[in-house]
Amino acid sequence: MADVNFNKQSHPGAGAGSSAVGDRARGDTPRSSSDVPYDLIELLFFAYRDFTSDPDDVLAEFGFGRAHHRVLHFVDRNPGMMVTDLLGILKITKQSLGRVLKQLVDQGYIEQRPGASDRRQRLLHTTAKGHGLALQLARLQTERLDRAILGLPDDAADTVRRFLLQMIDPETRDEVAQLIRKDTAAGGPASIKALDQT
Amino acid sequence: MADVNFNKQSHPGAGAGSSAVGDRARGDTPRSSSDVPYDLIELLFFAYRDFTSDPDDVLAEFGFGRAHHRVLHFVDRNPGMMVTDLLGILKITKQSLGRVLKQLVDQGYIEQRPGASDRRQRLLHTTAKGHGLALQLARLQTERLDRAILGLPDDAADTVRRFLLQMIDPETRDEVAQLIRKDTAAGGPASIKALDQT
DNA sequence: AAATTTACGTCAGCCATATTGACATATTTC
DNA sequence: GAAATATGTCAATATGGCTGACGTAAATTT
Repeated sequence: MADVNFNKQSHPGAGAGSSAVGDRARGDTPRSSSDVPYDLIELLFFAYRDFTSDPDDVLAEFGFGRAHHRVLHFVDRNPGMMVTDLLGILKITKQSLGRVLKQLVDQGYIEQRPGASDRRQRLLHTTAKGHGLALQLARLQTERLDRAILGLPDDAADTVRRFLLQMIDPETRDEVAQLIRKDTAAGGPASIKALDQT
Repeated sequence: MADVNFNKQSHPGAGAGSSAVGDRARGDTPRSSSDVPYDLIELLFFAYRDFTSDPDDVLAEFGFGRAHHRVLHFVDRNPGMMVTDLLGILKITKQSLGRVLKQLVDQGYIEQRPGASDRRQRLLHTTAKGHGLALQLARLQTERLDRAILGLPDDAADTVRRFLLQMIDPETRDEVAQLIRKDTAAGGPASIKALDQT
C-alpha cells in the first residue's frame, strides 16, 4: 500500500511482504489521522514551493534572492511607499531590509525620493529597470496561476481568494485586504472588497 | 489614491496635492498592470506566511525550526520511508537534511531502523514523542485551515485542492498526488485521486 | 524653545538553513 | 569482481533572518 518512491523505481528486490517503505501494515504507530487535512497541508507546501521557484531562478541570474523579490514586488506595487510601511508588510527588521534594499538601490532597481511633506522619509519607487524586472517575475507567477485555475469552475478564482484571505491572521486581515485591493477593486467582479464581510 | 499605511495613521500634514505615498496620480511609471493577478500573488504570500507561523512558534520553544518541521511531518506521515525519498520530497541536499535529521534523532523524535531487505537503508520512523509533536503541529494548521474554509461553499475545499495541485510543476504533480493520497484516498468524497485526470 | 518621538540608517555579531565539492563505507546489483 | 546505490561526513560558503547599540535629521508634543 503506502509507498513513497518519490525518486527512481521501486525497491526491486522487494521479496518480503513489505520492503523499504510502508510497514504501517505491520503495526507501526496507530496514526491518529483523526480529522487532520494532511492533503491540504502538504499541497500548500508543494504549491508554494513551486510558486516561488520560477522567480527564484530568474533572480539567481541577477545575483538576487527571494528577499529582493519581495522588496521589489511591493515597492513596484506601491510606488512612493515609506520604508516603515515596507517593514510592516514584510515583517522583518530594518537591518534585514537594509541589506537587500541597498543592493536594489545601488544597482538601479529602486529609487529613493525624499518625502515632500515630511523630509525624513525616503519614499520608494521602482525605476524603469526595476519595474521591468518586477513585471517579468509577476508574469511568471501569472502563468502558473492561470494554469492552476484552468479547468476549474468559474467561481474557483474567487473561492481561492476567499480561502487565502481567511488563512491570514484575523488581526491583519483587513490591512492586507486593503493593501491588496488597489488595482483590483475597480476591476472585475471578484473584488476583494466583497470578501471583507465574512 | 493609492495609500499604503500598513502601520499607524495617515501622514497627517498632507497639505499638498499628493503627500507621502501614491504619486501615481502625478504620472509615475504607467503601471502596466495588464492582466497580472496581483491579488492572488500577494494573498499567497501572506497566507503562506501565516500558515507556517503557528508551528514556527511552537518549534521555537523546542529549539527547532521550520526545517525540522518538514522532516518530522513527512516522516510521521510516511513511516518507514527512506532517506533518499525524503531528500526527493524536500528537494534539499543530504548535507542539509543530515543536520536537522541528526538533531531529531538525537533528541528522540525520530528513529532509524535498518531496512529488512536492504540493510543499507536507515528507514525513518517517528517515535511516540515525535508523533506527538507532529500531531500537535498538524492540529495547529488544521485549525487555521478549518477557519479558512468556514463560510465558503461546500465544494470550496475541493476547489482549493485542485487549485493547489495544479500549482505544482506538471512533472512532479503525479508523484505529489500519490504521496499525498494515502490516508486521504479512502476517506471522503474529495479524494485527490479524482484530480489526476485534469 | 525644549523634550520627545518618528523615520530613517549603520556597525557588529550571531544563528538557521541552504549550497557545493570531496570522500568514505557498506551493501546490493550486474 | 565491478559498478551502482544508500547513507554519512568534513569543510567551506552564501543568504537572509535576528538582536543590540548608536546616530542623525526632522516632526510633533509639551
